[in-house]
Amino acid sequence: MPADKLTATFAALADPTRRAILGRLAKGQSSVTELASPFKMTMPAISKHLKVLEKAGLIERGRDAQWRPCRLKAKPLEEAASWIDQYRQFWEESFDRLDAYLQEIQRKEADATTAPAGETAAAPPTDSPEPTDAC
Amino acid sequence: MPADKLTATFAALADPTRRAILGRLAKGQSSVTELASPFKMTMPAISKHLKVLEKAGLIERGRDAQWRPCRLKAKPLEEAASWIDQYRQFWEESFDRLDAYLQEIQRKEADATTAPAGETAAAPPTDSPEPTDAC
DNA sequence: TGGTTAAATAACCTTTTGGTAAAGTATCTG
DNA sequence: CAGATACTTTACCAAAAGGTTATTTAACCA
Repeated sequence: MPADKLTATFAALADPTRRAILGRLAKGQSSVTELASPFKMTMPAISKHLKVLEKAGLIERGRDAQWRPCRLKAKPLEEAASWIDQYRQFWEESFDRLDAYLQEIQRKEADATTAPAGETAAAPPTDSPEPTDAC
Repeated sequence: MPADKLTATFAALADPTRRAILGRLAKGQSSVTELASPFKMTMPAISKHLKVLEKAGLIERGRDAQWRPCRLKAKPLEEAASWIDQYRQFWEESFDRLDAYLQEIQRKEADATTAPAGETAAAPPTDSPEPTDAC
């Protein structure tokens, strides 16, 4: 039971069975038995997966006689998507080269300010020393 | 050690410490000691987190004397982002209402074909009965 | 050489996770 | 009412995750 939503969302997605269940629910709501049918695991196992998805807010369960129809609730995926999107620049083409270039520049400037030329001494290979608390 | 990349990526992201480490690395490469400094946990714990990130392909570790500078490798996030993006339509505004409308239509049509009026009998509340193997 | 720093590894512990089988709970059906 | 159907809940288990302390490895420094 992870405290923050982002952790719960990513944890829920970190299982192929649960991702497949979401994939199925994207085509429309479904009963638990039907959700379980593609897998070679028992109903209680599926029930647990559904509970994980429900706690993460990724599905909602209704009641219809003996059935508990599940519906997709994709809202938490929005937050996950925007978290990941922070890093888009880092995977988009040419960035690796640009990054390498910028870091090379930065290293040279650091060398120039701490010592006019050559290696100075033992120092950790760091570009920005301030610690972060952001996630 | 999850088999598929997507599972490894989401599992790696399902921890606030690891997400914070990635956040730090987005500002530039860093030594392990420095990465550990914002947290109240021991170095071996950080070492383990870094191993998880490395196995997921989210960081790369170099060598510089005693230091093992870590660099961000965001490529796996691309795959994660596009997986999530499949569901964008489900969280974007108005979709819930549109979905509700479409499913209402569908329900009425089903009722119309199986029985001219009223509830027919016990039948699972399903919109599309074919099981899926997609993730 | 010996000491210090950076980091990984080993051994260990506790909690969580993912699965099972078996029993319990509703709800429909005959 | 007595089944049957659709789940859920309750133990229970093995393995993985997340943390610790203590030890080891490697490189620098005096």
